[in-house]
Amino acid sequence: MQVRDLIGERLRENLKSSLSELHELVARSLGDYGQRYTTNRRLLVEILAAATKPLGISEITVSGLGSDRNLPVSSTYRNLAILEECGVLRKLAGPNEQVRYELSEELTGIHHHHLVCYGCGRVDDFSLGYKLEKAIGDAVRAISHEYNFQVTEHRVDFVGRCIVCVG
Amino acid sequence: MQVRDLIGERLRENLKSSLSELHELVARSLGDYGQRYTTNRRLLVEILAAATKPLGISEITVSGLGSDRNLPVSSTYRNLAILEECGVLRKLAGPNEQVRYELSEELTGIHHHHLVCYGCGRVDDFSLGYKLEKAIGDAVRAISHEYNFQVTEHRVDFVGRCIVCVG
DNA sequence: ATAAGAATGAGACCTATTCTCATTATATGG
DNA sequence: CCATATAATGAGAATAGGTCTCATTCTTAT
Repeated sequence: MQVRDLIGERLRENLKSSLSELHELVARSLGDYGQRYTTNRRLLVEILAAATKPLGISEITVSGLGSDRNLPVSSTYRNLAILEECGVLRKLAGPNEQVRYELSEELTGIHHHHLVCYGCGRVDDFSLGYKLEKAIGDAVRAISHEYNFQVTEHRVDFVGRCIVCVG
Repeated sequence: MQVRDLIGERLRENLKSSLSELHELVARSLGDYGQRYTTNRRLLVEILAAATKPLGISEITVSGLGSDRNLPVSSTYRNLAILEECGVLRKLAGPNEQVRYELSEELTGIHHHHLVCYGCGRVDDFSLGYKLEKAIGDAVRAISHEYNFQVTEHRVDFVGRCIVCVG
């Protein structure tokens, strides 16, 4: 695969040395909302932490348990929603209306954006340079003021076709 | 409503004086794909041209015909998809996974971005300054090259809460 | 006008997500 | 530790947004 995911790899390495730290952060986030950090939820967090890109529901449930059993659908939906509410995960919509989840930036500390392929629906991470991020931050403040809108997050997605789909 | 939509208004005024021009452009786009520009499709285009923001399916079908009758669901979906394929419309996903459509920028000539409210799901248009757009354009080119990805479109959405939902 | 092909729209169908509820796990106080 | 209360689980039913089918209607070209 030519489209590499450097950020994802960095994150993965980071996490390898600090999975327990991640779990601790998540546990605290959940605790703030009176939620428990159960086996299932830990599993979801680990799956998403190991991924180098936002994952769709089916990718999550299938990869979840051993080779035969899948994660139960209803619990997965429920837990993903709860984890999102507690600020642990972020939900995003790819093309094809496929819903995807990733660890929140608040948790990973790695601000990034998405490359969305309209051909295959693949979504990858990338990051912008410091200057551009700063300029966007300024714009956020201006717009926030001008439109009387409290901006909590900005999304910059580049949409197009990955090298596989371009042919 | 405090959150005004200046772009939408500008567009609307523009269109008032040139609806026929718009229809001509759409007809040509459809023609290129061997599609007809039927009454139904004209209606969809006019609904979206009159809107000051991307519309969800239900908003489209309900506003479509007289006070009693709604636009038929199946035809609406089909036609929206066709209009999108022909480059007349752009489909985007708000929060709540609600799908929304707007006239393509290629058609309106007005490049803009979106303010997405997580409270009520409302989506409004806004535009960035020239300098920032240029910087983003540069980034697109760099990323395109670095990731071997053909970027055809960039999306900059600011997500948060509108003044109504902030309370 | 007529024939050929598109578009239409009602409703069946499909599928992703949510809901329900009986069961199981977890935490806490005695 | 046990008992109890409460939360989480997961199988399957229910729902809803979206797609498909097909008989009918509209277009377009001859």
